[in-house]
Amino acid sequence: MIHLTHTIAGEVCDIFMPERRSELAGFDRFLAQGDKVLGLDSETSGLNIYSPGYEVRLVQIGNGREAWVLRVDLFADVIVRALRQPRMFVVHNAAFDLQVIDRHLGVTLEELGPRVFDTRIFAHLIDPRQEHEGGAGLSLKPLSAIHVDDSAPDTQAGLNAVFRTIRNPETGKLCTKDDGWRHIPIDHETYVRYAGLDVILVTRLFDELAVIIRDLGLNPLSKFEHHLQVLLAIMQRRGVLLDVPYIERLKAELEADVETFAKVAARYGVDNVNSTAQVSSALVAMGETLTETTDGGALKVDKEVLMPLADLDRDWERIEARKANPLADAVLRAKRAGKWRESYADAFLNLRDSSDRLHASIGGLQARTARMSISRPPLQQLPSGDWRVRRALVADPGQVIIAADYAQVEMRVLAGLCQDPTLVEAILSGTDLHDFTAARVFGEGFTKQERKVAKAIGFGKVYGGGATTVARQTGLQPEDVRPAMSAYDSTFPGIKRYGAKLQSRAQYGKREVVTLSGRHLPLDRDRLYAATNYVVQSTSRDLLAQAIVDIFDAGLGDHLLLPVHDELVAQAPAAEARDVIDEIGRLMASTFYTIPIASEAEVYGPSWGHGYGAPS
DNA sequence: ACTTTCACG
DNA sequence: ACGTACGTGAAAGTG
Repeated sequence: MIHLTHTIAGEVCDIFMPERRSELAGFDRFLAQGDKVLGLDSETSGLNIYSPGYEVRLVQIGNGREAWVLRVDLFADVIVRALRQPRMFVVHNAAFDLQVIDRHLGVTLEELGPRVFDTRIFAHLIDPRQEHEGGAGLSLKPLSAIHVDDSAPDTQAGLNAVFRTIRNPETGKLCTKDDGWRHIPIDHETYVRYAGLDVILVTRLFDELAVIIRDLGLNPLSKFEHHLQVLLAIMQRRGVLLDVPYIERLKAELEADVETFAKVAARYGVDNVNSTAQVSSALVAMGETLTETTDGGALKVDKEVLMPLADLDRDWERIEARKANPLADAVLRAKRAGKWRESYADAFLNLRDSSDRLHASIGGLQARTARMSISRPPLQQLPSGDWRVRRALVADPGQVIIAADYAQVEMRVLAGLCQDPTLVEAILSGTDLHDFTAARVFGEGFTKQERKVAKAIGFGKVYGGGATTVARQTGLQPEDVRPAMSAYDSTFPGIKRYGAKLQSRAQYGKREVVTLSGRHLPLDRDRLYAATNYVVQSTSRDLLAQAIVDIFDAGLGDHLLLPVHDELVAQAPAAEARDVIDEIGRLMASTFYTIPIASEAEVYGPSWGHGYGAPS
């Protein structure tokens, strides 16, 4: 038995790590003492739960002053028995550990998920901001420092330091935060100590945060978010099937593109297209004038700058406005192909499981506005103007990809919230909103270009933008956009008034806005104008979240694959695909303060790319 | 570690 | 008084 002690908030805590069965009596006594909620954590070989060779090494169970660090290689049965006891557990970022335990110990999400409190959810509901945004942060260390003991060690950072002293037997090199988890000796004192501390800290954090949540009246929202996390974890566990032979071909195609265009760039003295310094100086040497600068003061050579130099519009079509700069063109094409290969094709292949499924991590309660995000790989950010990357994700055999997305959900949510009579009437009348706006702003005989401006202003208003950004979006001058923006304000005065109301409340009360769901959204002192956007974005997210819960309640959860902000991607057997997606679309639809929130349902075909023009 | 860029809604 | 585009994840270069 390894026995360590550590003082947390002035109390001496015990960390026990049994090494043989005869040493488990103390653990049995610990379980029998009747704590209502126990801390739970696991230590694994890495982040990619579903990759081949992945293992869970330790499971820790404890309370506020005692931790039991259990080796999975010796005591898996004991751990499973403890987890199956009818009691609650508290985990920090439970979606991760629950999937580890489901996949590698066989205690399912369905069994354990409903019995878990997640301190990360509590923390997000209290203050969703990361540390660098001026918030409390969402990881265990900063939260424990605030609520439990500011001298408690940063167990993640502390272990990273230890990893750098340990040699990876496969490569012979010193470990990093990526491979240290796999190679650190399982009885290394720091590893055992920090493993134990994490459950002690999470239990104490729970005691503190649960009271705050209750006092803020957030118990119902917390319950909803906990339920949602389990459903999203079920989606992640299912994953999405990959078409591996297709990805290999795509990868080769993209590599060939990179090579071709890198060669062209090299002719102009740029031997690395990703070096902004090389690109900008070569362009200047060719006689181009670069005016925009980055925050760091360097000459800007991003897509927005390079496209006009290459005489290309946003759809990569020739504008015929000037002689295309061949270097700008080559850099754009080489970088795009390189990004698609690295971030998508390679990522798909590297992150898949042994059955060629991709289990991207779904963060259910992520952004400041609670928006969801998907990482490893970022499936919410695949190119949408070209089908080739999305074509890599396919439905299971015999099934097809289906999807339903909300139509103009943010404008509709804004209309419901601000109740501007003209905006409400426009939406209820069923005419195209941007047509309606263009007619009001420019007159009935508006042009196509004017409709585009009207649309850009609508977006600009939701985001809190001004004439400069709308001008940049539309390619017009700010002075040409300004009159249209005033006309927009006179047409929909309620939008501006609603924003002003939110801002003045935030200015004279607590610097935050509170949504209908009770979510507290803190505002930055010098960006109060973001209030409208936060409420709109957050409320739209809550609508999608509710839809996911409703779809599971209706028994259709097994079809869902991914949430994409205003859209749900799913799959169903070909014969019933139409019915399934229509029903999902109906479950997504709702009425929000008299405003219909409708969705459009579509059957894509064998791959996700088939919704974006992939040939059958 | 920070900056720059680029992919999405 | 005025105006401010919102929210993400990830790779590569740079120092």
